[in-house]
Amino acid sequence: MRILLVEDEPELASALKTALRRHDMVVDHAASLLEAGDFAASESYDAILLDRQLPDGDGLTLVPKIRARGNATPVLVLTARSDTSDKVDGLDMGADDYLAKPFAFEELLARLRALLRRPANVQTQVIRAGDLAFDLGHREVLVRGEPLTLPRRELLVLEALLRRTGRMVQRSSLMEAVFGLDDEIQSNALDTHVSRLRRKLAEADAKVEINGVRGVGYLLREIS
Amino acid sequence: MRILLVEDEPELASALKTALRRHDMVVDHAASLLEAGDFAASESYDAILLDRQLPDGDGLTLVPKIRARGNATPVLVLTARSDTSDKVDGLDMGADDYLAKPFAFEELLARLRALLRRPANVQTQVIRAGDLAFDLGHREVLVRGEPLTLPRRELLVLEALLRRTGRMVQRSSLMEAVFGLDDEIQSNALDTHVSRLRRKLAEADAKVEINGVRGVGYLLREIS
DNA sequence: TGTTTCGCAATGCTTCTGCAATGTTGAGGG
DNA sequence: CCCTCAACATTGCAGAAGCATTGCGAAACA
Repeated sequence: MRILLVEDEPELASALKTALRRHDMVVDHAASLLEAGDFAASESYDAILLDRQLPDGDGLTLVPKIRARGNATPVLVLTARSDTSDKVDGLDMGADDYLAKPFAFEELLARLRALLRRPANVQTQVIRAGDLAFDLGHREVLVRGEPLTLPRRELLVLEALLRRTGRMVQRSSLMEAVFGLDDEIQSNALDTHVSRLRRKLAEADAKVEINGVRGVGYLLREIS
Repeated sequence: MRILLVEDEPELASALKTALRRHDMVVDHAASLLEAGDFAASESYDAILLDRQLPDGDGLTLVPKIRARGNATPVLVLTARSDTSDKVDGLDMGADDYLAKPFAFEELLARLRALLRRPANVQTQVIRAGDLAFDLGHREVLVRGEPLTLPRRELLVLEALLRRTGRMVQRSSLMEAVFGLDDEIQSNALDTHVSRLRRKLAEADAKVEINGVRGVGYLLREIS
């Protein structure tokens, strides 16, 4: 397991490095944002341990940078600040976990193990098709940059279809995505939502089309 | 996004459910370990929110159970206990994240989003022959990657033949695959479907051919 | 409490599908 | 070698099944 440790405080860095090594991890150490960027770009790590307070800026800014390069390495952020809004920001910027200082080393280790066990996160935050972009994080649909507001159910239909653009989505699987279990829907409610969604997509000229396939389900296609 | 919420305290459960729904998630609720096990087994979720203190035991024991069934759904554990050793146990039993009560709902959401940031594409079995690929799970036929939409009966014929590519399929066995038991078909309906299917496969240049064998049945062959 | 959204049912439309009529093929017998 | 007949192939058609669309009342939402 190769870990990139980004931490400017020499004492803590050294202690962590030693402790991680003791658990059979190979640790590279970066003391600044700049250095960390270089390391992350040139080497491939199984996880990145990232301090926020670095001499040349907020460590968190590193995350979108490496994500933009298509790098999905799990990032665990270490920080002195521990209020909720900070955590939320961190996670939403693409970090995978967040640990407030001071922390128990055992917990760091356990969280690290949980991250390493997770399958590689290659999923992009935004799904695109035709002229539309679906921002999964902010649950927002944009058509050529203009927001398109959709009701909840239609949004769910669209999301399920977009996750398999150009491929079949079974009716049953759509039903499951849109209505849970407890809803006992026995009408053509799904068809209704598809229909309304179709109209809105056409009106917004989103350059996508929803095709129904009899007896099977639906699929969303890009159109020229 | 489908979430399984396992929480016995009705008030919190209801509040969470509402809040999650407001963020476009489809939530199923289980109030006990037993119920949760059933839900997790029969349905597929994108994430599980799991309380530890349940009337019939420690929620955490659910995690190894579902993992043993090959289910890799991300699990976020909620708990009142917040000491390090508990967290370590939780994460090491296969949970993906751990959040101590009381928590800010925003943090829960952010952590959930981090967990969900992964591909939802379930792999299903695909049979190939010639230039065709039949995705059994999604009931979809692709010819060189392009979807070929077929009516239900023709799809059934194709599936039955593909399952025995290059080998004879008895007429009677095809009848059963296509019409099942209940239908009382006494015409040449099967021949009709085979014929129509042949035409479509030829039009799509699928590099497969259906040969009829007098008195026996049909077989599907790859052609150069 | 006004507004949006949702599920439902009624309606019209498209596609499917079993059937039958007609054409074609091939094996066996004369 | 050709004839015969049954089995298979193909195609048009009408009934049926499935889907699309819309308006409406009720529920959820802000």
